[in-house]
Amino acid sequence: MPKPTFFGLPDDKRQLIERVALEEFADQGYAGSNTNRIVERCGIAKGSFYQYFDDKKDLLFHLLDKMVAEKMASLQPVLDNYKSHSFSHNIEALFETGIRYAAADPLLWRFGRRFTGGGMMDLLMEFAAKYRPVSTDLFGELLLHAEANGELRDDIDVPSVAALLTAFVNQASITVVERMTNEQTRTVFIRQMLLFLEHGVLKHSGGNDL
Amino acid sequence: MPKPTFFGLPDDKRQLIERVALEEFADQGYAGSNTNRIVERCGIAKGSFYQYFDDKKDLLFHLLDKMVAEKMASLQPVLDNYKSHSFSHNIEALFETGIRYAAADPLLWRFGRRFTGGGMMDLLMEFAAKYRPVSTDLFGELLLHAEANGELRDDIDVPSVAALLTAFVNQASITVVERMTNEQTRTVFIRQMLLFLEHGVLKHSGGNDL
DNA sequence: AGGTCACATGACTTGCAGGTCACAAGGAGG
DNA sequence: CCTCCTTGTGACCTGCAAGTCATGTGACCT
Repeated sequence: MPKPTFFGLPDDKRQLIERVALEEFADQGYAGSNTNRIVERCGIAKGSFYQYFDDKKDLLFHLLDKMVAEKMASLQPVLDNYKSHSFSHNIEALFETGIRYAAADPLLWRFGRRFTGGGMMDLLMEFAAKYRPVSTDLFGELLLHAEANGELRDDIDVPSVAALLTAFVNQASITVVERMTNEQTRTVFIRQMLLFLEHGVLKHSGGNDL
Repeated sequence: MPKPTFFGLPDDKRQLIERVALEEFADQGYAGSNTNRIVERCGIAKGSFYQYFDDKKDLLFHLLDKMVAEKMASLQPVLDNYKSHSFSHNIEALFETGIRYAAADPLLWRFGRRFTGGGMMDLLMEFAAKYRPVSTDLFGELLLHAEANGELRDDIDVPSVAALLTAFVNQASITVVERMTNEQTRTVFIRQMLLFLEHGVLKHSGGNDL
C-alpha cells in the first residue's frame, strides 16, 4: 500500500503519477520499467517517489488494485441484473461493458492486457490469489442460471463450456478493441459473435429476455 | 544469428544451453532474464556465452526461430491436407496438433506462451513481422475453403468469424493444456468444443468429410 | 519572529547485469 | 617439440537502476 503522503497529494499530482506509471508499466512491463524515467516524466524528485511508495512493487500493486476495482465497478450493473435477463442478453451486456471500459480508458486497458494472461508469473502469483475466483466463475454462474432457466441445449457440459466461453468472450473483446477501429466492422463482428454463440449454445427454440 | 562456434558445439552441450535458456526466458521473460544465471546453470564460462551469441537478444531470437520452425513443422500435415477434409475435421486436427505439440515439449510450449499475445511489444515487433501473416490467415483460409465447399451458413461473415475462430481455438488449446490434466475431462471438453463450433458455424444439414 | 513538522530534493551508495579482454588450454600440422 | 589457430575462462569494466539520506523549504502554530 502506498504511504499516507501519497493519498494526501493534490489530486492532479497524484493522478499524474498514476498515469505516468500506468504508461510505463503498460509499455515496459514490470522488469523493464524504470523508476528514474517515471519520476523524470512526472517532474518529481527520486526521493519523493519513496515518500509515496515503499518500492516499485508497491506502486505496481496499487495500480493493479485500482484497475481491478474499476473493472469490477464497470461490471457491477451486469452482475446485479443478470438474473432477470436471458443468457445471450447477458453475454452481450458483458461484452459491451468490456468494450466501453476499454474505450473509456485505453491506457488502463493496455495496462490490464499486459498483466493478465501473459508474463509476470512470479509477481502476479502474489497478486492473483486475491481476485482469481471472481472472473473464472462468472461465466459458469451465467451458464448455471441459463441452465436452470431451460435456455441451454441438453448436451451442454457446463464446466467445459464455461471455460470455452471465458476464452471466447475475452478474446473477442481483445479482437474488437485492438483490431477494429471502424464502427461498422465492430457492429458486424458483434452480431456474428452472438449468432455464433446462440446457435452453438442455445436450444433453437430458446427464449428471449424474460 | 548465433555464431558458427555455437553450431559446432557437441549436440548435448548445445541442447543443454538451449534448454536452460528456454526455461530462463519462459520463467523470467526477456527483461527479467539473466545471462549470469544461464551460464551458471549450464556450467559454462561467461566468456563462452559470447563466443556463441552476439548478445542476449541473439539467443532469444534463435530460440524464437526454432520454436516457430517446430510449430510450423508440426502443423505441416494439416496444412498439406486440409483441402480434402471437412471444416470441422480440419479444426479438430489443428486443435489436436496443438495439444500434441504442447504435450511433446511442455517447456517449449511455456516459452511460446510467454512470447505470444502478452508483453514484449518492443522486441517482438522486430520479430513478429517475419511470421505474422502465417498464423493470422490460417483460419481465414480454412473458412474460405469451407465456404467454397458449401459447408457454411449463409449469414457468415468470413473475416469476423476468422478472427473469432483464431481466438477460440487458441484459447481452447490453452485451457486444455494448462487446466485439464485428466484425460477424460479433455475428451469431454474437445467434444463440447466441436459441438459448439458445428452448431454455431455450419449449416445444420452440413456435410461430413468429403 | 521563531520553532516545528511534514514533505521535497537530488547527489550518493550499492548491487547487479550485460558485455569485454587478456590469457590458458587443447588439438592439428609441420 | 614448436606453432598456430580455435575455443574456453573468469576477473574485470561499465553503465544503470533501485533505494537512501542529509539537507532544504514552506506552511502553520505560538
